[in-house]
Amino acid sequence: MTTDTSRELAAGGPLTRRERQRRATYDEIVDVARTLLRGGHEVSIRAVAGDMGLTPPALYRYVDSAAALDDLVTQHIFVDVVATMAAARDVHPEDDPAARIVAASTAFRAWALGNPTEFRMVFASPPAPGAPPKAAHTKFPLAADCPAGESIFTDFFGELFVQLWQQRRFPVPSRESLDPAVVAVWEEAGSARQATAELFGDDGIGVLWLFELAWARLYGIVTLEVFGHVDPVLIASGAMFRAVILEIGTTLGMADEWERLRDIAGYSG
Amino acid sequence: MTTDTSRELAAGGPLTRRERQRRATYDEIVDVARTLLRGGHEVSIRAVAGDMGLTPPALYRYVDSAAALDDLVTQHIFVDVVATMAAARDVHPEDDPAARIVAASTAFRAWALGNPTEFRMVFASPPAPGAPPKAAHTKFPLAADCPAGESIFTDFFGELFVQLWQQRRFPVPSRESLDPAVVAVWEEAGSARQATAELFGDDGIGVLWLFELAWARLYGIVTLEVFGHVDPVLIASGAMFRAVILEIGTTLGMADEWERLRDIAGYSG
DNA sequence: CATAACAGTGAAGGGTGTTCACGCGAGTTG
DNA sequence: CAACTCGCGTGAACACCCTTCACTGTTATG
Repeated sequence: MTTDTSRELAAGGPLTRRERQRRATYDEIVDVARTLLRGGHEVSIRAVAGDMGLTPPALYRYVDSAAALDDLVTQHIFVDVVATMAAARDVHPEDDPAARIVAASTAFRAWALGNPTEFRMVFASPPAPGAPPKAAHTKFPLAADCPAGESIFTDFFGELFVQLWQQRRFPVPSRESLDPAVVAVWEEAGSARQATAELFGDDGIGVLWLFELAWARLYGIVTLEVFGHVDPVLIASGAMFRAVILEIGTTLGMADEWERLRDIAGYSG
Repeated sequence: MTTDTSRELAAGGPLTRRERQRRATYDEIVDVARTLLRGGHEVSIRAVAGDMGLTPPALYRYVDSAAALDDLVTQHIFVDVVATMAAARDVHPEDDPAARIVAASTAFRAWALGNPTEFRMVFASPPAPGAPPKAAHTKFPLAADCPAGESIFTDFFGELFVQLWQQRRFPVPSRESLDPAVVAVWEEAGSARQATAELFGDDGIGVLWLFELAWARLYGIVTLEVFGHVDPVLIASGAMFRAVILEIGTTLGMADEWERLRDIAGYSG
């Protein structure tokens, strides 16, 4: 159907000439936008269009609105930071999840400190009242459906966390010792509950809970440092970050290896 | 000098008529701006001027720029949130610093969740490259000079923290057990070091360090919740916040009183 | 080849920050 | 009291922003 002449290079993929062009334009949009962002400028339709040699209305062929532009950039930032973390993770062997998770966390912090504006845009964006909740934490290990947005980030850490637990079986709080409200959350979570239960048995809730706590600590220290609410020297030295990583690691049964892990977390003394 | 007629009401203060008028206008500016903010609108020079029945250029008699307007509002937000926390603190007697600090922390969280836009503006603002560092944590207990900006916030918690320690003398890490980089930070801090040493003796550094860690945890969980990077139900139930408060409290020697403090932290089960 | 889809333009309407020249009037001064 | 300064406010204007619309040229398709 609709096949005639210019379909030669369809061997590689179902990409018509126009589609390739369009995709390239999208890439350039994101590229220009992130360059602006890193340069401290605002990401505006006009600025991006201008840097591309286009008039502003032209961008509306690719993007519905300025907010959609932000979303587009946000998506790419997510995959970018995940890629950065994955690279740091992969310098350590697969049978060493402790090193891998510490390396990834450290890379996350380094990226955040190096790209504060992008970090703020992605991780400290307003609650968007009425919008679908950002957190995809309920579908924990690997999202069944949409791999978009924040979930690719959550999944990254979730996978690492699971591997760590499967190797070390660090103690997790029992269902009874948990705040009843917490238990209720995952009891009612429907599909998520089943997936979790299958993976971790009775410890499921405890594992999920520790994951949330660990994530809270990591997010907290990184946000604190990025926004400069702590002594700059403490940031530069990385002492505070290492201390938090040590806390997390202790909770997750990595305390005995602290000297090794501390080096991975970037000890510079 | 320059004294003649209109100096009658100078008894109450050195406020000339014009000065009072001017001050009232400032108050109205802040008032209108915060009303806009709470209503979900942007704080713009034009909008504020419009709501006051003025033309935009008129506002430049009071404010240097839109950024300065933001700063002005930010200042008032700081004193506002501190006042809110102080009110929560003061329902508990002075000889119960544990209850007071938990109540204040809980009020801080509640305020943040209720005013996310203001929170983002004040506590998750970009690092402002080149600007003076926001954190006044070095001058810990009570700032000697400028009581402006974030320091009034830090001082509030600092004072509470000091009282807690003076009552309980919870164990603090020794100078030797601390990351050398941390020790170096406060060793070189000059004036701050002396003030701290006088107050806490040899434990000074350890106390400061625990304060920073506690602040990091509180800031982290509140930011996490405000920006929705965690399950909404976990936020609504307050379970996560209580868990973090428990962590902090355990570090600060309040674990034995957890049941009492948990209620203060707003248990709703 | 004719036609429909696409990409891009210019104009226009609405929002914002900011500067400038100007005027009005209250406060100050001779 | 007259004159004057100075604070306060206005209107016009420039620059930047988002967005929509009608319109055109190019490109791919049938």
